[in-house]
Amino acid sequence: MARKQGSHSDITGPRILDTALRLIAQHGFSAVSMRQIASEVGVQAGALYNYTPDKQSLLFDMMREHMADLLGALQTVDLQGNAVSQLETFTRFHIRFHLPRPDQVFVSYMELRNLSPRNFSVIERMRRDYEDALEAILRQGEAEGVFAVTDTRVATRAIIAMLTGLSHWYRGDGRLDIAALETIYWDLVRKSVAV
Amino acid sequence: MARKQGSHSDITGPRILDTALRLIAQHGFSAVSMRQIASEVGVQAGALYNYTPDKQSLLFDMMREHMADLLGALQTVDLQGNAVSQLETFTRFHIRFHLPRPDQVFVSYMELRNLSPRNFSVIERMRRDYEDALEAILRQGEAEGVFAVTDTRVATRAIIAMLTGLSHWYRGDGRLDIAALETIYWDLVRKSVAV
DNA sequence: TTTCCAATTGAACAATTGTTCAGTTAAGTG
DNA sequence: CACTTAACTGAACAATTGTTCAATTGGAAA
Repeated sequence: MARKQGSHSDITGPRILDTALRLIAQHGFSAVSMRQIASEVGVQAGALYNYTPDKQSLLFDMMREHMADLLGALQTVDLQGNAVSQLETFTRFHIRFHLPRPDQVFVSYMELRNLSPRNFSVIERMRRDYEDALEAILRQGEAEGVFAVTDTRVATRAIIAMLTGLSHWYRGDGRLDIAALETIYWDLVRKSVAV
Repeated sequence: MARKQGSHSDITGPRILDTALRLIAQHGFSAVSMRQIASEVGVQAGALYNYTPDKQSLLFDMMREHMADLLGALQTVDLQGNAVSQLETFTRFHIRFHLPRPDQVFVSYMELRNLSPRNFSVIERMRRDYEDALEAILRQGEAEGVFAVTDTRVATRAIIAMLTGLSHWYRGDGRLDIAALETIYWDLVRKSVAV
């Protein structure tokens, strides 16, 4: 047997990335084998290499895609107006973007050390770009006199850590829905940097 | 060759745990082999099994030890007085305890999914105990009327995520020392839950 | 229907994995 | 000193790892 009925790269390609993402989020990059991924996709391990040059690229591709999606989505939100409303927009955007993507968030956080140095620096740069967007808001708020933080860079990371932490324990069937969580976190963020 | 000069379980035992901790923090549990650990300790792989029944126990032991240290240290701090000063004590304690232990923090966060279900529930319970200590402070502050949080449980996790996030990027040679960071974070935490 | 290429198999590769254990040597005890 | 036990070696085990590739088959275009 060789080519299977109904097989098509437009189907198999995305399925490989999806399956790899789910398995790596669940067990970790090194704990997941190419054969395990192939098995869940329904092909032999060798078939994966029509879609990725190696396992490392598989990890890198999903992390880069996630970060590109994040930065792209951030571009589309309207960050106008005063610093307070910008910070609210950013906070709600972060939660709304991350909560439906628990696996991507998990992998992008936990598997950084499994990236090759070259790939790591690419992802790190994208993360840095995202942080800079928030930092710009905080700086503007300080200029406006509506925010008071001792150290803008530290506050930036603190807020992002707080917001991303939500993704690590949120489950869709919990007692609080996304809208409620947005409000709770916005309340915490808003006050944390207030004058 | 068999037993080596100067060999002693009081030395080799801790060295195995230390080495395993460092390597696992660096590369991840599944990416580190027993032979790699043994090699850095300076023994053969078989010798590790005089100190641990298997690789899983190695991971579990270091995580349990870390959490036990954390809960033990928390017991020793004086959490008296009003809620605000208790929260400050907790915040500074958390930073002061975690910053000098980056590897333990990293492993205890990243490797939860590599614990067996039985071991996971043990660690999870200890984490829960730690969270409960902070939650109690927040509840007391609400009773005193000095804190205002929409949801105490969520605020607890948000604060811990924010504080632990610091451990993920802090490097001893940075521009800010521990005392400065304590102050910055205490400022953020204090305001985030303020009325 | 014939032709061509895209998609996949299945076997093979050398290297590495966690773990066990009989054998060997050093440390400690009397 | 003799003796016991603690500590470790080194080889072995079967299983699994990422990756390659000639062979094979289905889908699509002519």
